[in-house]
Amino acid sequence: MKNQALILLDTVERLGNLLRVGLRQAGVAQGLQPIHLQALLYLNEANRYSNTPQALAEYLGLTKGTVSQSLLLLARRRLIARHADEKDGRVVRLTLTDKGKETLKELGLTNAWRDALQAASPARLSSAAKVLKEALAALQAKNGHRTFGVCVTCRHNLHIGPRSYVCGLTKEKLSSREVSKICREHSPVEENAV
Amino acid sequence: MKNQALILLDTVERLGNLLRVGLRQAGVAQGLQPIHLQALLYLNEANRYSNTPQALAEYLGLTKGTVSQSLLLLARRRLIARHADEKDGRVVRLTLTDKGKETLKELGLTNAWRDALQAASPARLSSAAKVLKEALAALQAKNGHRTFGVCVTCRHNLHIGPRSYVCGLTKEKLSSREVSKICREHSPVEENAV
DNA sequence: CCCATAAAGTTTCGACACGATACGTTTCGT
DNA sequence: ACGAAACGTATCGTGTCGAAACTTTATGGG
Repeated sequence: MKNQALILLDTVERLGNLLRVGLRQAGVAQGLQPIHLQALLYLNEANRYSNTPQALAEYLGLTKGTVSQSLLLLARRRLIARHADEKDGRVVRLTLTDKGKETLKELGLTNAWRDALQAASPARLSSAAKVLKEALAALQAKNGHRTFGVCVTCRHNLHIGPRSYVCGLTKEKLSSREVSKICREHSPVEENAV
Repeated sequence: MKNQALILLDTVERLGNLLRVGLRQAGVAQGLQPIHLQALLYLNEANRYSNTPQALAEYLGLTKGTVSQSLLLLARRRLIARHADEKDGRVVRLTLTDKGKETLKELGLTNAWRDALQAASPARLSSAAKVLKEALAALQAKNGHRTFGVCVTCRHNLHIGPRSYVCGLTKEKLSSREVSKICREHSPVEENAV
């Protein structure tokens, strides 16, 4: 009997491949590579601390030079906009243009997946997601990668009142919309129970 | 509250990315790209109906021309061997050389994953794998992709005696070792229960 | 204040993936 | 025997990717 962990690994790898192929096919109409779509998806979810080339490079696991090239292409196509940061002249802020947001919406990347899991109960999905999140966190910790979670699950996030949040790291107020976005400085809260 | 299916999708995508980055880092020492390692892994598990460039292309979701280039590189490095098929002069049979098998073994690609899931119970792993397999099958069916399963789970496989198998498609006998390998012609048995 | 150091981004280079297309060979159906 | 189909290869253009050199801006001592 084969190890259960290896069976799961195999399935995740094949799903990852299939999703990647799906991204490729989805992007071919616009002349976009999988990495371009992943960048757009990230920037669509990144909060104001995390919308920089460097953060994107860390998220994707690529070097900053490589990412710089892809961003060049996206800017040429007017899918993203680059602005210099006001406080720090070294950093560049990346935002999706309206065209970029529209492109993402048109692609409808999640439809196939939603259909594929239509039959499964929420409880089973939630259970599966939990197992995979553990694996993800363990792999990220082992490789020294950032976790890139949302503020809601971050130990820096302080809930100081009804719909009022403050990031303990930057001491800045966060809107209730912003705390559900992805942050580069995310550090998961400790889980005591297993 | 966000849809459970979308949370799972996000986790699978990020895991897929991480595994891909891991493949890249593992292969950099030998000057191999992720796709090369995936090809080696596939050929290591493919049965005698499925060790061809065309089957590999379908498995990876790439065109045959692209795969042909990667195989050229692998053959140059003496990691695979190519033989003309005896019966059909059009097809090329691909096998791992000893050097190819050794390379795979040295990389130890599954160790990190095994460690990451060390804490999870087999029952939870099995449950998660089941959900993902359903998603995989649904996506493959929708896109007209082959399933590339092992003969044991194939409706063509006939168990005609103790450790004695026959493939109903080719009418050939299969060894008990062979029925646990990946086949291009795999077609899953019908599941009545949902 | 000055200078070393670090950090964020860009640029350039070489190797290679990838799709599209054209092409050659072999097999199969009629 | 002949055309269609299948398998594989070769070529071309675009773009990814890491490595390394470089620019600009910030930071931290003396």
